Amino acid sequence: MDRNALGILRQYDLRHTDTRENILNGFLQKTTALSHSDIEVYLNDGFDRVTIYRTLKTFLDKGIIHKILDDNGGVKYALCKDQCASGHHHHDHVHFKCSECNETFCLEKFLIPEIILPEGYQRKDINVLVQGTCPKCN
Amino acid sequence: MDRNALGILRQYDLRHTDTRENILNGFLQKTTALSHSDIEVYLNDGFDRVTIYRTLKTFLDKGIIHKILDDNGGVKYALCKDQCASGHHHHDHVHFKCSECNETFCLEKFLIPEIILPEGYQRKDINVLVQGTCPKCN
DNA sequence: CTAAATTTGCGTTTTGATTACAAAAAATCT
DNA sequence: AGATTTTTTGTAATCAAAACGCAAATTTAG
Repeated sequence: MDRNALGILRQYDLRHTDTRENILNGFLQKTTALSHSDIEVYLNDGFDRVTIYRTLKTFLDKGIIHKILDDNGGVKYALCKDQCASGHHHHDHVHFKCSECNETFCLEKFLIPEIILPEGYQRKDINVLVQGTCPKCN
Repeated sequence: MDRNALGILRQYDLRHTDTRENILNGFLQKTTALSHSDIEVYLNDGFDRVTIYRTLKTFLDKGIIHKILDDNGGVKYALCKDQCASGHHHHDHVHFKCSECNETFCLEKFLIPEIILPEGYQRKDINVLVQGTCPKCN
């Protein structure tokens, strides 16, 4: 399975551009979720702010990355690990944000248990954010 | 149990002001979670934007309301139902956002099941947002 | 290499949030 | 009630985040 920027772009039928390659490399290198501004920093102001917005939106639409909620009312992003066949995502895993180092982790192996909803509520998507301290900060 | 604005203010040792009373009444009337701008609309521009920020922060600090994450990177607020002793909250219930009407509901009765974390991760707080369609929009 | 389609950068605008400070309102105390 | 103290509010200014339109640049296909 392709785990390099070019491969991913090809896989999802996206044109190969500098911005996209660089941003993808960012995601591939970091083990944590990235915010818009994390990416800006990572790219070292090499690309326009607006372009980053658009690139993230494109990746999101294609299902290359997924959104992770942040407690302060923000969003971070992380790669969808490749077991989601395209169009059929199941990132029903737990997200963990460390309140010491402020990093957010995708706990890919730790799935969200079944959540019971009242009669009439149709579940489509789900997002779990656990906050606490990560192994490094304990 | 006090379920009126004045009672709540008294209970939490807060001065009785127009803004606070009105905002509390908003929360008491609506069954859904409110964003800052929902409140602005509800108050019909009767109070300053900044005052609303401050009021929400005050309520948050006192434990009168709690934060609910929004999928688009925003925050909504809702009353803490059972008296979480101040400083000792237990709103470990599920939040549901309907993607049709965009309303967010506190499913107070539906608690978050135990979530297993990898070795070394210390859980402190948790936030669950389920998205889908609510009974009215089905 | 050329043409068509997509992507990018920039300027502008809108919106959201925070701060400082003076005015206003609430509670307290004769 | 009236005066004093403390808290709260409104205004203006500041700052950051996000969205939009358009022209220039880049990618892909022929």
